[in-house]
Amino acid sequence: MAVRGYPEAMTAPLSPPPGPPDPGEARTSLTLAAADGPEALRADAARNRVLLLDAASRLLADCGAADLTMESVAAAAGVGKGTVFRRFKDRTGLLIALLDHRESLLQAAFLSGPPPMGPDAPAAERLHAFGPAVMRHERDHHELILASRTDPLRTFSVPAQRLRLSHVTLLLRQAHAAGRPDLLAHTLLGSIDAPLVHHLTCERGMPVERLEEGWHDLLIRYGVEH
Amino acid sequence: MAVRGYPEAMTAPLSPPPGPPDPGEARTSLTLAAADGPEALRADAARNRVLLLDAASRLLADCGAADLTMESVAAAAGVGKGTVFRRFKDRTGLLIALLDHRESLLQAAFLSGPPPMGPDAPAAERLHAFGPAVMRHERDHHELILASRTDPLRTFSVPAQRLRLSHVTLLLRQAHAAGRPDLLAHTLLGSIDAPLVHHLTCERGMPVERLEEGWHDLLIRYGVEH
DNA sequence: CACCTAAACGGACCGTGGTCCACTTATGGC
DNA sequence: GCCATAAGTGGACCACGGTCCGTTTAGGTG
Repeated sequence: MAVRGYPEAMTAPLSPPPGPPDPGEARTSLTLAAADGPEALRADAARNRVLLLDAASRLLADCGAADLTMESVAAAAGVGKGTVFRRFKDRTGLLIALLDHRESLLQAAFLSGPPPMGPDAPAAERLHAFGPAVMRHERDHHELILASRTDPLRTFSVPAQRLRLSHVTLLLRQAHAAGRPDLLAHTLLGSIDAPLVHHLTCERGMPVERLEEGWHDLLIRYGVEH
Repeated sequence: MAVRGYPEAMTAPLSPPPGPPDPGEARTSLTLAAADGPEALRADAARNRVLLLDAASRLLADCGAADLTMESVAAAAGVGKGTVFRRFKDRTGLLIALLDHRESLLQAAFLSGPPPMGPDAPAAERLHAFGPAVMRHERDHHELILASRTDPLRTFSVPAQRLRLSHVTLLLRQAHAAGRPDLLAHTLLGSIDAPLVHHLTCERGMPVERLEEGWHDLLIRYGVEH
């Protein structure tokens, strides 16, 4: 499983150097980050990681994802190209890291935020609120998301993706939804997958409301009432 | 919309040079191949197209998709590299053309084959039979399919994909399924999308039967009874 | 058959993702 | 503080996807 020395690219949570040991959230999934921990980068490596993510984020805002080359990121961060690859494995890894970083707000919202998404609401309520929230999030970051989807299988090992999956699966189980929770979770998430939502709304003019209706409808048909 | 002079890559059906004008199937979708027709290649171009597809297919069988380079295909077909790009636009276009070619049997089965998939069965029956058939097909060609999924949005403009979508939408309408047929069609197809099926069966050991159950269950919950 | 034009051709050329390896540096043990 | 060693670094290097443009050719017209 471990790909021989690429600490990043599907482990490191947010920003290692500053901040305390990080309160243990994201522990919903059994296989999420249990295997290897924060991976303790050497001081210089951690510093460079932040420099690189910052530079990439800046370049992304300025030039768009298409023009984000590994060399330009390296240059903007003031490091060598090899360093970028060592840290993030490949271009997709860098994009995923960027994305994971941006996902933290959404994660906070459904892991520990207020109702209806947070843990103080009943499971059914949380499920109904989850879909629209994800769609909003995807809408905000669609460029980055689309750009990070070069390898179709890799999607399933993206930390944020796995967290969503185990979260929905858990809620479905709690809400006593019909059918197999894991399968249904995949179907539900598939119905609001970023490329699909982008295609339907942007390229075919479907209003987002209709997609949200679809989400609620699907839940209800599996016995998850509002 | 038309990308300025790339006839192939999402139009030409199978093999232009031999065979009669092609009985008009694939006309289910209003926007499928209506815009430009068979595109009448010049004789030399048509011959080279076949040479290229043959060469690519051979190389694919021999070396696998990962090692299929545009230059090797060109060399194996005895043409220049530029010719490959002119015909298929890019690597993904070549892979899609290859895939579309291989999809013809499946298409024949659900467009004009015998029951339960073909037009002589009731819509509900056809729908239930469709999912498992698609999964079998995807299983047989998963390497090529996965390799062709580099651009997440492009999937929606692949002819075979569009045909499946309009087919399922039509059947759902005929079977008086609940909800919006187009949205449900996307959800259904998403639940048996090749990367997902591959992930669940090959990487997580889920038996295919369970996925088939999921397909039937989903249909039933939208009122499409066996 | 000669000629004309649009289409097709091919390979030199370029940029970028990704690898490799000789060199540098952080860090923990003594 | 010094050393050993594992980790990190950087840029030369390579291969492949994709573009460009001068040349060739199919095939219609007189």
